[in-house]
Amino acid sequence: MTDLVMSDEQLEIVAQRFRVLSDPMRLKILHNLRDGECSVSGLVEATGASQPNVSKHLSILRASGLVNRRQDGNQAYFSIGAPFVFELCGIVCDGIRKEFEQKQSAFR
Amino acid sequence: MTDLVMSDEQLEIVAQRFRVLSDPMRLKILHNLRDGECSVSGLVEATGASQPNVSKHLSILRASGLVNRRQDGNQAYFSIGAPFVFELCGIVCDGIRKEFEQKQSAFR
DNA sequence: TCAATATATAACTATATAGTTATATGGTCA
DNA sequence: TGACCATATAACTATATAGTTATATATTGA
Repeated sequence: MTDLVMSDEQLEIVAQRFRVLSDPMRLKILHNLRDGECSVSGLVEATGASQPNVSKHLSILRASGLVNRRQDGNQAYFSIGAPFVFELCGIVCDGIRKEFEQKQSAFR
Repeated sequence: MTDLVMSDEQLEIVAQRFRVLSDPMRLKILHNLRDGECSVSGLVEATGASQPNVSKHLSILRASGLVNRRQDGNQAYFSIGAPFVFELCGIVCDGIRKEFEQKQSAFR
């Protein structure tokens, strides 16, 4: 998007990245990893989702480099792989807040 | 995501915003609006998509405040409503580039 | 080696949604 | 008003994907 023109292939890749972030459970997992790495079972408990569901989301997050995996004995520990996700979320949240404020001020 | 804790409802809203950006045709439309406002028919020509398809994407973009609509006579002109989308795309593109570089350097 | 635990994967179902075709709406100009 | 244009919407189809259940893989410790 910094470029003057983007190919369909580039657009597809960027859209794909946004798609990874377009699921509330994946955002929840990322949010939980904010404090530091966490095991799969830890994330299962923190999110309330099923273990296979968490594992699936983690593999999707990992495939796009958003989380890293570290194995220690029996357990797999995941951590944030691309801190810019929080920057993205922050920008989106600001946008949402501004929008709400605008709609709110329409009633004043 | 700036907050310490996010409710499921907040996560849902943020995910929804990312979802709007997770389609290549919508990104293409936004990219085309970067130079300034454009009519629906102009976007149809620029993107190569069908008119109903473009209209549908525009209504989705508009519903989340990413584009504005202005009617002039027969035509509807759309423009960027939230410039931060380009910031988002820039961050994502940077992330993609870095990832490619890392993978590339693994072969050196 | 065997049982127990943690994680990953496969197969399936249900739902969301992108794109199509057909049609409706609304503005312009004769 | 009526023909014409631009845009929006409805109904439908095809595909992608989130979540489930069942099972496989892999590591630990007896």
